[in-house]
Amino acid sequence: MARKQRPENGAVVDDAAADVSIGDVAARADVSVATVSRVLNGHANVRPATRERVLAAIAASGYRVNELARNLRTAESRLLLTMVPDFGNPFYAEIVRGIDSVARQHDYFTLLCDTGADPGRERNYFDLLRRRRADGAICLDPATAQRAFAEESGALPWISCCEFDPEIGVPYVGIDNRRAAGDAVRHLIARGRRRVALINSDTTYLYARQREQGYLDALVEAGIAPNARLQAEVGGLEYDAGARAACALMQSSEPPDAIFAVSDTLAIGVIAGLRACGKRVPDDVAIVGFDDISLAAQIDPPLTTVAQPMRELGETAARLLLTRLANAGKAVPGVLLPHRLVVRRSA
Amino acid sequence: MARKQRPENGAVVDDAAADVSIGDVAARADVSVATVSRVLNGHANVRPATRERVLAAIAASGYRVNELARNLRTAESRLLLTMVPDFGNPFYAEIVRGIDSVARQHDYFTLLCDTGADPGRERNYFDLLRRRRADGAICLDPATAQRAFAEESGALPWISCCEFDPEIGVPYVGIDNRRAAGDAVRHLIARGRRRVALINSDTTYLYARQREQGYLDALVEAGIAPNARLQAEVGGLEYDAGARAACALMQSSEPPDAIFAVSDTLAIGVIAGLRACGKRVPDDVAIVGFDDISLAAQIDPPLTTVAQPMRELGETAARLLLTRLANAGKAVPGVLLPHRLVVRRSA
DNA sequence: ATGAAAGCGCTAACAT
DNA sequence: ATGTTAGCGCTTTCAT
Repeated sequence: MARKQRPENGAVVDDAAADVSIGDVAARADVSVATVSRVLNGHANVRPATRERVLAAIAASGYRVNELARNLRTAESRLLLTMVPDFGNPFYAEIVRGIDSVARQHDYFTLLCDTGADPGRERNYFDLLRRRRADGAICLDPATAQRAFAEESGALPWISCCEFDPEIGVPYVGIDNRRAAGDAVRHLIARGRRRVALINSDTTYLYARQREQGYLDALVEAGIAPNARLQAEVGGLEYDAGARAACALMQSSEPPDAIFAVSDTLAIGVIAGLRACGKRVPDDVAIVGFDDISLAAQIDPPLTTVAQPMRELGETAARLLLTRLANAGKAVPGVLLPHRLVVRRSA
Repeated sequence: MARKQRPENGAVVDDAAADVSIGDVAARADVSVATVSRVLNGHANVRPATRERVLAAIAASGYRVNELARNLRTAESRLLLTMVPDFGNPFYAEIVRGIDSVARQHDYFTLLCDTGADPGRERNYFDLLRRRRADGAICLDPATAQRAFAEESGALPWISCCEFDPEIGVPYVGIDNRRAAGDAVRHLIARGRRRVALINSDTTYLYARQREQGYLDALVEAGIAPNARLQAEVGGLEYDAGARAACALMQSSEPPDAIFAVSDTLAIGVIAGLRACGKRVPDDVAIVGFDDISLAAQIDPPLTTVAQPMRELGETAARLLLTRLANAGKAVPGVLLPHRLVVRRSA
């Protein structure tokens, strides 16, 4: 049923847009639906006068294309699925921004799914591709989970971002985690620290294992024997996980004089935890984080950290996916982006 | 063209799901498409034996429903649009989580749009409803922008969340900002502070003006004359906006002995800025923030702040929208949720 | 309990 | 340059 929009107002549109279809516009402009479709989609073969007539009819009727119908007809949803383990984490937030910005430039929207790194939920989300709810996906979940998908969903159009295993044969974008972690720890050692601890996150993430390798590399390079009691693994990336781990580390008989945390959120928690046990940063313990989220520069002391190009990571992932979508057959390369050590006051 | 899934593997599905339609399943089960549709949608009138046959055909063919087609037919996208000014802000992130969790419970997905509080982009997003891309919307944008929409989109199904103007006649959920800000400032005054500064954000937000009112209320109640030089307005909510504003405030001839910042992100920046100019918190300047994001407890000193029930705010908004969608005609109430002052060490 | 058939609103192939 | 028409894959009357 038609209804007036703002009936008390002069600038009224005479039909409710809700009920106007392309056929109504065609009738009003006295052309066929095909012609209306042509002007809608900017095709060339329409006489200017006709185009004007159609445009006028669209404006007068308040017509809006029904994308539900268009999507069925063109067999695409124009939605990109983005699976993140925790989008409240500022690191992921910035990546998602990058993804979203290029998606939008190409008239796609982003379906953001917080999987909580739970393989069960991840699997359901992947099914969105098969049900045509999304055209492609970008996955930031643990490599272990990705490997499982790759086996059952290898043919589906998706991309790994940040967390990736080149072996599984899915296009990816990320950084060289091992080398980056090595850089962080080398910096600590160069500052004279010898008892360098590692606070790692969940090692179902490949990046966690790679950063551990980098940590070990730097130690060995410097002739320092790795000490298992200086390595902590915490479940997640929450601030207080870092705080607790730091406190625990300081209880030991030979506490560290430096800590490398595999994420800034963890490192920020570490600093809070250290303060709680009365330790000074960097005097007693030097800290290096990872990611360079915007908060890193604001805390006390400002955090030394490995900067990841988060925005570009997201943008690249989206571009990779879009090219994969455009040329279904063609192989898409894996790409590695550069990192950078940002030295502030915590180390 | 059909292709095999994991052709080297035993657990092969014989057709590529991509190409199987409901008709194929019907043929395979030797029933009509109507019957397949019935079992797909859990309708009652199907004989158990028939249902089994259909289920088997679905499993054998790897069929997945094409939601593009279903959506056109049922005339719904099952997508909820969520417009936030900045989803990287942890405050919004938690609200979005709340929205998403109830949306999902009701088989909706969330289309998250970062408007950057830009009215132009907001307007475009609203058009997604008219183009049937989304079934309803939740808007966290400035009240000024919302007022504009209300005029041209009053009939569309949408809800205000956090930021709302009861006058515009759109269902809303939020807190009593004026009273909450008053509580914050009263706390500062009770602690003996007299020169209380306000660091406010963009006053195109109604919440900003309401919190300013609450600030003024508390001052007047205590017999303190408001001082314009103690009130700063910054553009956004970024950490460093707070830092800059705090430094500026301290330059004045009569600097404040307390600062109320209208958001935690601002307050965290304020603390960083104060540290940069050599001021101690809370000794020289006491600080109260607003929101109680998870970071508030981690910084040094831990932040005293007004807690908003972010998760519930989001959940309620989604529920409101869903009921509005379910009963198109019926009016949906506005709801106010309780806030709480969380006293930590910064004030 | 099941099937036949009519569309949902659009795009695009095929006329003209 | 424009029109006619056949679907896209599904849900849902309406028959039986």
